[in-house]
Amino acid sequence: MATEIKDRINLKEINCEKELTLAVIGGKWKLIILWHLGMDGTKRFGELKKLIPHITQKMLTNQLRELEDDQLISRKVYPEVPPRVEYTLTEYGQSLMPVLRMMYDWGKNYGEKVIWKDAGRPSLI
Amino acid sequence: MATEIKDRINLKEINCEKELTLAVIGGKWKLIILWHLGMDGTKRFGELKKLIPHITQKMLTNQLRELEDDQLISRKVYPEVPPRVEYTLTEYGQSLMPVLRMMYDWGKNYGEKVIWKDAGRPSLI
DNA sequence: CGGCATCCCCCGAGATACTG
DNA sequence: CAGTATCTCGGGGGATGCCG
Repeated sequence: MATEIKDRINLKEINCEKELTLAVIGGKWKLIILWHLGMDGTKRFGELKKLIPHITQKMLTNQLRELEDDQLISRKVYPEVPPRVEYTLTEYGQSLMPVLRMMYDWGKNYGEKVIWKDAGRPSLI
Repeated sequence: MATEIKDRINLKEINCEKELTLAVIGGKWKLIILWHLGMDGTKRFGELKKLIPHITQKMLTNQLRELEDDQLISRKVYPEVPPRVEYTLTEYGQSLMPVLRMMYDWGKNYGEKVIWKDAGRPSLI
């Protein structure tokens, strides 16, 4: 493994177990990445880029690396030209899906009732 | 309400409903604050400060204000000398508890199996 | 195609001091 | 007791350009 998880997460600053979860999904783009991989299965780098239009290449790479270091996704490189790289949820990643689904449900209800009560805000994943 | 939620959360940067949830619990100290209020009920400012030793007064105030703006907790001021202020979960805050519990369970298992496999890391909430 | 290397900016968050 | 008011700094994250 390239990076030890402990290098990224300062364990002394973790107060409770929930914060571990937060540390692991808390990146700016990690939720959508995990979601796409969880709902649609394996994806190539470029496919993810198309699915998440606003992300930059650097950040996509960055977030994928961290998720890989945290053992939530696995990275498979095919030695071809041009190169092909595929990302898939690991078992740990899959075990996160129920948590994400709860966050989805809560956020959806909260959004409708608190944030965009009248105005409406369509087309979220 | 002092601050509109929309002022804090840039809605254009929200890609999916889950990120709303993340935006609302993502502060550095919000999980523990919510957890204490959820498990133990109403708490005074000073009580929370004692329960969370490493937090600074400024950050405790800050995080409590944001949680209040997001309607997850309510703030009750008693006009006495010296002043007394109590914080309690709102219904929205309570509805978050199952989500936190899932995060707790996932983080606990993940920590044991991935992070501190052998070394051991006791005494988390 | 799928990256990595730089430069740069903003703001989350700590430290410290003061107040009704 | 329960806060405000400043100052400061590190790093998350954007933009851009080069590479195998």
